[in-house]
Amino acid sequence: MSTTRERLIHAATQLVDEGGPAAVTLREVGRRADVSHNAPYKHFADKQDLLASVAAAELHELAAQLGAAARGCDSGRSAVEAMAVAYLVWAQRHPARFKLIFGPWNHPHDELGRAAAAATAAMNAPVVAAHREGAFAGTPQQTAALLRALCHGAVDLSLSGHLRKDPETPTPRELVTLLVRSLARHPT
Amino acid sequence: MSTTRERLIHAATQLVDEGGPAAVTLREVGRRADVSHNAPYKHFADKQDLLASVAAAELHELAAQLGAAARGCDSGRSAVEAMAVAYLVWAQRHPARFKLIFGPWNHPHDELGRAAAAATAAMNAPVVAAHREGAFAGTPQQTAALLRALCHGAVDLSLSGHLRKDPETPTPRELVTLLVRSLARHPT
DNA sequence: GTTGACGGGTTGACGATGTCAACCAGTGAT
DNA sequence: ATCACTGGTTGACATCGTCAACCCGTCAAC
Repeated sequence: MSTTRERLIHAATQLVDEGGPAAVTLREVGRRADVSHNAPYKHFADKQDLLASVAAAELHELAAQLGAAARGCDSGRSAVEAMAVAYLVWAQRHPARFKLIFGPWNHPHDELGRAAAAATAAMNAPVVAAHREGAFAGTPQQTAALLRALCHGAVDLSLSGHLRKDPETPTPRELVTLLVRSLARHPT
Repeated sequence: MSTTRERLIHAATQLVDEGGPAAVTLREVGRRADVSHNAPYKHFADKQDLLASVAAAELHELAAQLGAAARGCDSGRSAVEAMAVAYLVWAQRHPARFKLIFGPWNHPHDELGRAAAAATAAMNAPVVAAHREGAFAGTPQQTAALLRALCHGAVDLSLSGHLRKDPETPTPRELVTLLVRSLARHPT
């Protein structure tokens, strides 16, 4: 058993996967949730609000995945790398959701804001732990921001096709390894 | 004097700036270019095609800016940093165009593809020059990809509001400096 | 010099979409 | 018994992307 609201979000997520945010139509969402074309308005202010809720839910899911990946490792430094790789894997598995989450949000949405903060926190935790072990130089904030920006940029460029495909150009995965190695206090 | 096609692209660019790709309506584009609501179809296959042409034009503009910034410096390493900063400045000045360029392009568009290749080439040139001076370790492709992914990710996260705003978190600008310093063969 | 293809413009129509307004059934508190 | 509220419905409306048909100036071919 599931609430109508959950079914609406699920249907919208499906549609995002099928063709990006533009392919999400409130009427089709209603159809797939077995309600009328106006039922979504009983749960969301408008289409943007529905999409923002989808993005927030996915962001929480992402945060959970990142936490699980980091928990599977012992050493602080390998946990950081595992978490970064989990980010890449998730983004490449759900490209449309990724683009949605980091798409243009003109009006701030506080549910989405909270979810974004949670995801950021999940990404920062292993970095802070690794710093406590003395694995990296500089401040934890610097390492965390560098890693986050690199992961995000690599996968976004890759998804948009702006990363060259010749074998000389590193893959996102390789970029993460290069960065971690370059930031480590004791390079190997 | 300007061709109708140019006026259409200009009007569309304006609309992108005003409210993202979703705010671009073919009818309003026609209105602003003083033509009928169907005139755009004489110059572009459909709305996607028009938006892709806008993105391609902006990508060429970006490439020009990057080239100019790099040419203003003598040392290879400072040229690399100047170019990266020019990327950040441009993206923050035109956030909507930035999001458009790296948005979801479902169907490949060859004019856009060529423009993307040109922009990538413009970003790579100073890096290759700096490597020739021995400024960085590793291969030029690695340095270029790292820098490009970091710049892109930093500014994209910043625009989407996913970069925390407390003073401990580095700005995109600071991230570039950190990365360049970390990759340099002779850290200062 | 007529013809005819063609590039670039127009108007009008069509279906789909986001959103609003009005209405309706059940539920729980007063 | 009444009333407000929640969550659902149907119907309407303006707007959008797109298609089809038409129109006119230009220019090459005959």
